[in-house]
Amino acid sequence: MTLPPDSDPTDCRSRLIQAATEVFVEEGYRASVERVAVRAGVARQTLYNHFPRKADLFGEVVRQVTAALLVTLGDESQTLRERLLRFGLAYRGKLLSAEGLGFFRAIVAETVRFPELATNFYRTGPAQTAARLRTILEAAMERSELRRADPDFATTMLLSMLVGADRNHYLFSGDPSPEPDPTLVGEIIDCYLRAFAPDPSRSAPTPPQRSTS
Amino acid sequence: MTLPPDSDPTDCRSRLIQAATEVFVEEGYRASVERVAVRAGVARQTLYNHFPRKADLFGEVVRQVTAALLVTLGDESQTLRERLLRFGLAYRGKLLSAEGLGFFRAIVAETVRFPELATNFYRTGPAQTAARLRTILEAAMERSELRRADPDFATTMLLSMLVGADRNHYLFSGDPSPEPDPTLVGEIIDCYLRAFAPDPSRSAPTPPQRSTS
DNA sequence: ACTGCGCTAGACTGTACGGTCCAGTCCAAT
DNA sequence: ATTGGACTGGACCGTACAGTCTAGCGCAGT
Repeated sequence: MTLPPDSDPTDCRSRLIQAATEVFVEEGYRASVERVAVRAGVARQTLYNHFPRKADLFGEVVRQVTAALLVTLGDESQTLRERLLRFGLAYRGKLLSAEGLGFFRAIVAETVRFPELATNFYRTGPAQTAARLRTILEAAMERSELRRADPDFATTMLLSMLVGADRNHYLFSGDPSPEPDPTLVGEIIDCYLRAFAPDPSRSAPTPPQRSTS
Repeated sequence: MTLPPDSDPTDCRSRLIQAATEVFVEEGYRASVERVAVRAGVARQTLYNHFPRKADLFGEVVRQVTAALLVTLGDESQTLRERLLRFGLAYRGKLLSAEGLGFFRAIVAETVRFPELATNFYRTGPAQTAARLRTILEAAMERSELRRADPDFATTMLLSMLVGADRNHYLFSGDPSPEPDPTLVGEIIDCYLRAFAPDPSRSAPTPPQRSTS
């Protein structure tokens, strides 16, 4: 995850957050406060000095990791395909990493107990990423590089294609996190670009071919 | 969820499984044994008569719900599009239902504690659904109704497009489960069919355009 | 009527853990 | 040297919960 260097890691508080991140990612929120303190090399009381409640610590971890998981979109001076490719690679890299998956598990598990934390995570995390991607796709539609379509739909499709079922796989199968695979991402992006290629005939898109034809 | 009617619901064991399903879906595995027993209208000891360990009960619930979540593919006498449409509707319906989401949360949360349960779930659940879908897509490729492509890739893409990012949304946002939306599923399927439309030029499929070539 | 089995109700044990308290140490600033 | 704030280490409390035990009840089948 490599938290942003808020300050030197000898700082007690950041050591705690770092340790908590690791522990929560590995074991989820069920991990005991004790383990976090030990991992941080700090007395339990010290932890409580900084975070009165365990939930506060978790909240801070979620805040920071969410920020760290945000994917930046490259600069304008690139092909659409190039931009999407870089984006897709970073996106998959973060979400399918061991840390990304562990964090996902942790926060999914606590959706029931901390509903507002979950919605807040969603707003500042996935929704944020989606919004950024959306503007790119909208612009591309404007330039007729993509077919005109509901931008939200177009965004959802791309994000889904990038991690959807694969996340499931790595979440459950026990297989280790995949190495970044530019070829695969390239195929996904090409697939997406075919689906959203500008409509040549500007008429009904691919009339549903009756099987008996 | 509506478990398969193994026997009359007055049967103690099935009442327990039913109750456990509801409780685990709502609160996850953290829900106390006590709550399950109460919900089933049964003494706690009775529960332990049937399931020596809490984990056994959970395992049985996972087994049954996994089976209930499997999506059947319609008969052969349909257009590819029709089959995919029906499939997609059922698939989304099950996975995005309140029960589907709750179950997903519960099992994701326990991936760390019960790794072999998770892999087993994956094998008999999602992987199974994927395998079924795959045969359909392969056949369609054979008939040149779909472009030739790696069948696993083609399967992953469709499954991803059907629930990928939406699951995320409903998992975290707190919005209630969506009503089945045939229009949306239709759009997804059309999108997919465009992406995998048979290659008209029948040459190298979208040669990976080297920028400087 | 008797026996056995499954269910009940509730007491009980052991453990894990969140959170508190406190006495003492270390260190930096004055 | 003193003082104050942060950290330590460990005792301590309350609670929640899995799992056990037991005494008793109700209802089959004989």
